[in-house]
Amino acid sequence: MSIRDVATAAGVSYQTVSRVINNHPSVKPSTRDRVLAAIDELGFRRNSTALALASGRSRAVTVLTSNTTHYGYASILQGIEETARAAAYSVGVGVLESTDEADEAAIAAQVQRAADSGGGLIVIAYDPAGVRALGAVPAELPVVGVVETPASPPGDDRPWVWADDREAAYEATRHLLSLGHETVHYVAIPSSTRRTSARTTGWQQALREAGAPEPLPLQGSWGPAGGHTAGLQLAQDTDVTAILCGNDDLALGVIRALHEAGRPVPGEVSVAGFDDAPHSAYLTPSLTTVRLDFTGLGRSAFALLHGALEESAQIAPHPVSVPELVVRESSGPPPARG
Amino acid sequence: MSIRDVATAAGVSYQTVSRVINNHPSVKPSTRDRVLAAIDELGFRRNSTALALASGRSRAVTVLTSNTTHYGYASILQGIEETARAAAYSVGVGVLESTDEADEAAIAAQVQRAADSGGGLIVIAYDPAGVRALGAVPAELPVVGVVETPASPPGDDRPWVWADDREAAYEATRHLLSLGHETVHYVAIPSSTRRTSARTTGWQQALREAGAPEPLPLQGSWGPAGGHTAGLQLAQDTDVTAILCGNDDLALGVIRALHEAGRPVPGEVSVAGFDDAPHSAYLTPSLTTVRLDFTGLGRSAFALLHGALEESAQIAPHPVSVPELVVRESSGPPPARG
DNA sequence: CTGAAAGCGCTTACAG
DNA sequence: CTGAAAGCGCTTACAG
Repeated sequence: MSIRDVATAAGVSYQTVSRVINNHPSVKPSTRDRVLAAIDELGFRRNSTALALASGRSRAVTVLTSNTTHYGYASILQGIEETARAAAYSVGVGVLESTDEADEAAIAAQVQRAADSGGGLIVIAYDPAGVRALGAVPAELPVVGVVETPASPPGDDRPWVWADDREAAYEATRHLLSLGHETVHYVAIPSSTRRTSARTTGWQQALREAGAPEPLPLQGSWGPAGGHTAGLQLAQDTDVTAILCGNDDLALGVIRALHEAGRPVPGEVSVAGFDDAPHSAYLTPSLTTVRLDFTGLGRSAFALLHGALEESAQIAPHPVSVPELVVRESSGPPPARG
Repeated sequence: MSIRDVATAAGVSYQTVSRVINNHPSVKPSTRDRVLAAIDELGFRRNSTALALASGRSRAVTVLTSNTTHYGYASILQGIEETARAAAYSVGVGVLESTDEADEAAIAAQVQRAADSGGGLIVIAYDPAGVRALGAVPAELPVVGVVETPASPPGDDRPWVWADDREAAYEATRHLLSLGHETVHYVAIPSSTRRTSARTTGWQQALREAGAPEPLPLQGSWGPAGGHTAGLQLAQDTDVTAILCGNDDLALGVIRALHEAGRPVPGEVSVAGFDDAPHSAYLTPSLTTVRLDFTGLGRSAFALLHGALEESAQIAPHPVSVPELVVRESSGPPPARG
């Protein structure tokens, strides 16, 4: 079942069939109708592999990401898939195993694989593996990075997309300070341990402006286990009354640790997270957190890539989705001084 | 940069280059070395699109799934990607929007898209949208379904993969009964509302064997919101002392609802979930649940598909991963009778 | 062991 | 408006 079969059935040459399926203007309406009828009758579907080979354009996007079981990552992927589908693009995924020491070779191999499969690339670069992958992309390959707020405004040649998580961390920290806490501690997601990390920067800025003590950030992992470890440590220090966490899972682990240490939330310690995962509103206590529009980020990332890949597609401006602080039960005033 | 450039550089015909990159035996070692050297020097990488078109095999798998932000779905995808990568397959994803009334046309379109992209197909069919997609796959397309435990053992021609969730539901229910509860209520995930649903069946079987009353299952959604609604309803009935939920998110919503209704868990009501999501161990109370090996399921699904796609790959037997009951704080004996 | 031909299903100029 | 040619980068028989 090829273009030639359709041509035979319609009594035209196969080039004419090609014109019809490509909406080429110069085809006599009656001819077009005959061809369309034949396509319909035979159930013809154009072979996308041949299309890609002949045209050099593949209408494909590969998403490179770490562990997709994290809510934010999965939501971004969902947003990309949704927009990509609407644009008739196929979406592939490559997982960057986030081993403790991210394997350079494995990351390079994943980037290569993505390049081989043609089309464009979107890299979710919230973590070290993603950041390295983004750095390993060859110059000629169209790529969009989903990143933390950059330290300095990137040039227009930097196809990046981000939520303003520096501002978000700033707001969340100010919220906790406004409740009367002397300072706010921070349990970081992996990439945030660098001084340039957006969330860390926003948190520090809020502390500095308030003249509050600036404790060192604690290193967390991505999951609740890391939060639990950090939480047990922070629970030892009775001066700690407010903790901001790099994501909701971390916050969950911290709250659990505080519970085990006999320090009630928010009675003795306030905790806030990042992401607003679906379950965060249903925890007890429900979690104060910052809602990030991950799906929107995914959509923006694809739109930007689409613009780079096809002239006809409009090039979106640097899209910045606005995070929103959601105050729930896990944050409150500090305990009365003893 | 093509096979011809390599041929020129190595001083051979391009067919010989083809033989070398395909590990064809009949190539003189010295020739092979020259070709390999040229490949290395030029940084040649074989064009996978041309390979697919010429050979008719695409080394690609498309995963059709509903909302990938759910832990189980994302884990299955992760397992597939891992094994697929090892086999040098690319993995594509298509999301089945799980609107209230799953749109037949949209589902059919996604199946078509997957078919067009060549290679094989894996459908995650835990929910109505997935089940329909699996049913809409044309006979000639190689497909593997990740499904709930089938009602009756399928023939070997049914390329299905599942965890034994009927048995798992049975065990979880028995656990709750063994603690002294008179009966166990069930909050179902969407697909489980059919009489044939594996989890529902396992739950009912345990009740029947124990001679316990068999309440009607409650309809939940996939997320905590559905659990919350169901939980508020169940909280009204003080006879309810044990609730099994179709997944951990549902359980989380139920626990929250019970909390709001002033019915402590596990003091007055015991709750158990399904999945063992990463955060479930860190909830307060930590969640009794059934751990399902989703990643393993994904791996098995790909192995089965790989076997169907390539004769050389070994065909795995029907792989059944064994779920494991994890008892934590959310389940305990019923309150003493008044 | 290696080369020359035909073809996978399309598109892109080139003719008319 | 429509057809005939060449080619995308490979593989698969067919020759020798």
